Amino acid sequence: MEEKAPATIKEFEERLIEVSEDLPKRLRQCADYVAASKDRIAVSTVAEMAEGARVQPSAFMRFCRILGFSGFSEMQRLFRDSYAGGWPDYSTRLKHLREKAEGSPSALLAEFVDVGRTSLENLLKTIDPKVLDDAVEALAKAEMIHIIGLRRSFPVASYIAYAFEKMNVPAMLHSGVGGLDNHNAIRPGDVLLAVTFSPYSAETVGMVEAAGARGLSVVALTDTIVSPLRKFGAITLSVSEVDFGAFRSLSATLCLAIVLSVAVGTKRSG
Amino acid sequence: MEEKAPATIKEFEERLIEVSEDLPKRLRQCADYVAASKDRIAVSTVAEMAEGARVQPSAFMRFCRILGFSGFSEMQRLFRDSYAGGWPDYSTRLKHLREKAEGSPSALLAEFVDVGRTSLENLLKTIDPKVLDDAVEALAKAEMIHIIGLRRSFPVASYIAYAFEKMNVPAMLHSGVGGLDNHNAIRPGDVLLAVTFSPYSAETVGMVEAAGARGLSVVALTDTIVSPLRKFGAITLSVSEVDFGAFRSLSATLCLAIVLSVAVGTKRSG
DNA sequence: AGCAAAATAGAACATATATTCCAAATTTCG
DNA sequence: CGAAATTTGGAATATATGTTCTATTTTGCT
Repeated sequence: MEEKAPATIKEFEERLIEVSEDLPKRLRQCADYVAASKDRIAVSTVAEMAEGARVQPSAFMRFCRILGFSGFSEMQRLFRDSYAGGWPDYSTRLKHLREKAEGSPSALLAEFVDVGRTSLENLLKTIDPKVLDDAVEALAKAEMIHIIGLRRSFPVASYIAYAFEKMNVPAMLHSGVGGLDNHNAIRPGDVLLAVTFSPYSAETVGMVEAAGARGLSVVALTDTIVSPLRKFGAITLSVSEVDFGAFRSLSATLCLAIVLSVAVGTKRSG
Repeated sequence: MEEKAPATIKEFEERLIEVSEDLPKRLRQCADYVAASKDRIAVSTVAEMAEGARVQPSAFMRFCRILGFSGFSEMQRLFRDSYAGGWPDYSTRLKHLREKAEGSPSALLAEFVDVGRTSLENLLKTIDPKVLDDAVEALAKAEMIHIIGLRRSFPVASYIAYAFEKMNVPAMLHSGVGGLDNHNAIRPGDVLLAVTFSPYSAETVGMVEAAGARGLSVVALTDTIVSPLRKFGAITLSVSEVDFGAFRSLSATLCLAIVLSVAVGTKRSG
């Protein structure tokens, strides 16, 4: 190996980027895995790293040399040594960031991370397993799933649409592009999955009402239990998200969206 | 061995305190050293730990057993697994859940909540405040912000677009609806904000390349540091998120997106 | 002080882990 | 299409590391 070994984590990263431009398949897998989980290097064996990268240990070995190390051990030493002092645990780091970096983007990040975490925690506490089951059941039986979610809910709706697509679940995203709302596409046997939050958008509510009137099942992803969607007989999954300023961290909502998607997807194919 | 091994760091600490009351000299040294540098356990050999405690390896060995472990290896495993909040192998755990279908939706939910929480925690650790500042700075100075993010990244892109809109930041979401890609809308003084993940979509990469070639600033929200966007000189914010197959828990990514939006929004109006 | 019990050091042994090597598969290039 | 070069998988080997054993020392007790 021509190059000499990186002496710091920074050098390591630079070398990793520099090298990973053109790399054969297996070695690329190594590069990707390492990039994604550098922190595992210090505490893993080659075998474990190789498994993580879905590669033979010998391949991972070769990868270490390309980076300039004599072998895995030498590379690992770099990470073990610089581990010194250890990573402060989450709570201290958070506090530190908040105090020290007041007003800076990093401080904001600390706040939002914290908000997101508590939201997720709450989600687990507030979701009723029975209702979740019902929702999955209903969606799994649908001929076709119609998804609606506008404005702030649109990211969630589009995520669900993407996931369904990937899992071959017939679904249609009603985005309202061009002011068209293809109400007619909704047919008996279909199910409507509506996502909406606090200033509940009229289109969404209208769509739920229409679907309810025609006797279709409706699954609603919304905040609080007093959401207007409830009165139309929808299966209502409520997520209470911690607000920070005017901005809603969608962590919990998106988490629930993924769960719904995956659960429905597997139930259908199983 | 009367007692059985501690299963968590907390249990470990309790046991350590409980035991260290009356201990022969050498073993006391072990206890003291371990108490002072628990974090070294994960990345050291018995020999190193023994040396640190000024004790023979065999003595340290005995110490491990007194704590209830079968040996040093078992004790080390505890620390290695829980290291850095430990990214246990979520992808395989989730795959099992999915395959066995034994996972009720609630079980899935619990997993994803956990995944989301660690992702967020990790985000806080890996984001470089300097780079975040640079990104905010660049975006705040832009005449107009062009946002691109397709497929799995689309929810994130659309969320950012929504937030900018709400904060009166001039921004344009390039969604590629109808196969149109309004390259010509991008003008000098504008900034491109690109969001893309692992199977990096060609359109996004192309757009970044074009913008870079014209000398425009580019901010990239991507995974791992080896993302192809890096080579075009983009300010790269990398988020490592657990994903398997089509499913990426976007918690961390969205969190970062909100932070960016809010920081840019306030900087502009301030 | 003298004896028994406990503790210790260090070497011997066992095991886990890294590393190397080479034949087979794949890709590249003429 | 075929030869050369590269890349890969897997078994073989070397090394580092954990673990156990026992003679020796220290401690505690009467």
